[in-house]
Amino acid sequence: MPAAPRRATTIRDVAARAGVSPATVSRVLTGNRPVSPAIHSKVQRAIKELDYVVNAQARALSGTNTQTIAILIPDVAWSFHGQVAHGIEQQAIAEGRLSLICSTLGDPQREVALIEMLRQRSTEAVILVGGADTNDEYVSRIGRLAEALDREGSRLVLCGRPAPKPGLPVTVVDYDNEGGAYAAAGHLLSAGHRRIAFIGGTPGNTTFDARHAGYRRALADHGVDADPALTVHGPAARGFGHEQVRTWLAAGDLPCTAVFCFDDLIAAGVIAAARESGLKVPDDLSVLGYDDEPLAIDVHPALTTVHVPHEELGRTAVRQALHRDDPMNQSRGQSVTLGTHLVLRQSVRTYRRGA
Amino acid sequence: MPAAPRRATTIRDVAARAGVSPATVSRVLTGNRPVSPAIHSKVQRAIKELDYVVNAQARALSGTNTQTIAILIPDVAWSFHGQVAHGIEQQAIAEGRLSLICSTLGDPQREVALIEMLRQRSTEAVILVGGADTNDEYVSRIGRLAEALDREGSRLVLCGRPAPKPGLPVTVVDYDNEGGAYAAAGHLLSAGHRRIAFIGGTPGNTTFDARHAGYRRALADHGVDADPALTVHGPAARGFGHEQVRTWLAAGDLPCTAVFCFDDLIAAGVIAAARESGLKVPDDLSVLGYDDEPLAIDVHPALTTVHVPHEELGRTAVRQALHRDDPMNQSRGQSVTLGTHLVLRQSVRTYRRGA
DNA sequence: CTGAAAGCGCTTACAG
DNA sequence: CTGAAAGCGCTTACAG
Repeated sequence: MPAAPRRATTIRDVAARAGVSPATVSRVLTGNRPVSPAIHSKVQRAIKELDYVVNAQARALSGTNTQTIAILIPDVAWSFHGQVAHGIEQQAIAEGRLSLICSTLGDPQREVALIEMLRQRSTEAVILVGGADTNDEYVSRIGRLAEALDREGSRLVLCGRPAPKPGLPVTVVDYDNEGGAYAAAGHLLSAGHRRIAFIGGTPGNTTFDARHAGYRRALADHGVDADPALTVHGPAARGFGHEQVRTWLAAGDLPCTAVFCFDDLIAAGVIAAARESGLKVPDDLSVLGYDDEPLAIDVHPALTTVHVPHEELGRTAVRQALHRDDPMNQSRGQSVTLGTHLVLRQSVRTYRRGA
Repeated sequence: MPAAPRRATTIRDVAARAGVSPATVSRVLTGNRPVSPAIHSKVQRAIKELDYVVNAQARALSGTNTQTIAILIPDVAWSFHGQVAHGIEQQAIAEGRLSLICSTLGDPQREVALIEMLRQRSTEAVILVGGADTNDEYVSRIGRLAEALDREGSRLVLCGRPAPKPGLPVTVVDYDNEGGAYAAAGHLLSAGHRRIAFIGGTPGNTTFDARHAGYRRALADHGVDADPALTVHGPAARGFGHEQVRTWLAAGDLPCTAVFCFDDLIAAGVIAAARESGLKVPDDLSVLGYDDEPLAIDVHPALTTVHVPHEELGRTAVRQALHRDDPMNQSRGQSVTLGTHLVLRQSVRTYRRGA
């Protein structure tokens, strides 16, 4: 048996079968030019019979928009990004676009390589999800990519981080990280806590910087000095929260009555370690998270945390990317910031006033 | 200000700048033909200076492999699929491929539409992740798509479901759903449980059918009659598990001493509802999950569940898709089934033997 | 090792 | 409304 030809059906095959020219088939396909009903149905039938699909490469090459939006997220297996991606997809469908997700796996090298591959594919917009580093090299690299995409008629969208520097051709859709942290820390302070640790995150990361700034502002507004020893940097991972509690206990006693965790994953680790050590949450230790991931209601006690509008972030990112110049668009040309809010559950203890 | 030209840099621009022919630039780009060192570096410099990236459409059109693997998952925001996708990405990177994820949002219509779009893009392989329906219409549609992709030199890979029917040009990478369920139900039976409910899932879905079959086989092997009233169908959602416990309690008492949940999400709902109702897990009710999602260690008590090798499933899917004909490949041309195993934690109570 | 030319599968002015 | 032709940006035999 000879090897199969491995040749896909082309527009010429369809044209031959329908007895028309390739140009006419193309007109039926795009639907943007009048075709007589009789020929139209003949062509449609030929397409069905041959199970023909247009070659998107060829189509894109001859000048048509690819109608594709790319989403870059650090890790698909991470709920935060998955939810934002979900919002992006919903809106992409509503706008008739195909959306593709790629993981950077947290590697800036890979992120750049992926953006290059997406440039090659003439993607309509590239959406970068999540916080980022603020070091000069990365910022200037992002700047160059933004300009290259702009030059080629595409658009770089930053979703969940501020613009790295002013004047760049980027679309920004962010959420109020600092405000959420301010409200959350304020809640702990109002509940009577004075020794509040902040654990997780890395300075220089936009998300850490904003959340930690909100924490410090709340302390300052309540006249509490921030003890530097109570801020502990670390990865945004469950294991880190777990380990930190063990470290504190191994060193003697807890240095705080409440822990403000950089995110819910860390908070889950803190709660698990507390239970294993015989500490009661919130009686012996109050725990606060950030992100309001699905997990927050399944840990015990349920986690008080800051809600981030994940899906709305994604939907807005697509809308802004596609309609940034629409006269109808309220927030035309501006960067958009969505609100965050505190969700009260059971992981924070209230001390009596003045106690 | 006139509109920017919006024209991307092409190989001709690079050629002109380097003072060579486009063919030579192409040779530098692909690297598959000798080029003199001097010219090579001149071209490289021109590429850098112009910030040039090849047009993937044009490249694909002239016959080169797209080096792209597409992953179709029901929902990015769902941990199970995210983890499998993660494994796929790892292996895709190792194989030098670009992997793209698309969500079907659980809509078979959309799944087919996406596969069509991927056919258009000459994707090297299309990986379908997760269980599926077994109705005739869907099966024959998948069959047609498999054949179309095969004809075009691509490959359909089913990851986490069996082949819908024999003789199809598909690559199958599945996990032992039935065996895992058999072991899990056997564990409950050995622990002394006799009234074991099975909740969640839908008949006709490959995943449900396999898990429920394992459950029934274990009951039969232990000489326990399966009470049909103890099997309750429903969505694979946390809310369903929660609701089912409330329904049982509202109707009087629990009809069982243990609940085998179709997946961990349902189990999380059952545990939450039990706690709200003042029932102790596992003393008053034993709960068993399936999938071993990250969540399983954060619910309280930690969930006894069946581990699914999510990432390994993904890695294997890519390996099989790309090397299915390699003489070196051990499982060449065969469908692969990965093992599952029970993970014992704290949500199952052991009754005294004979009690 | 290098260049001129053909061709990949489409779309879209350009004629009719 | 329809067809013949040019062109999109590459790659790769084909000559040299």
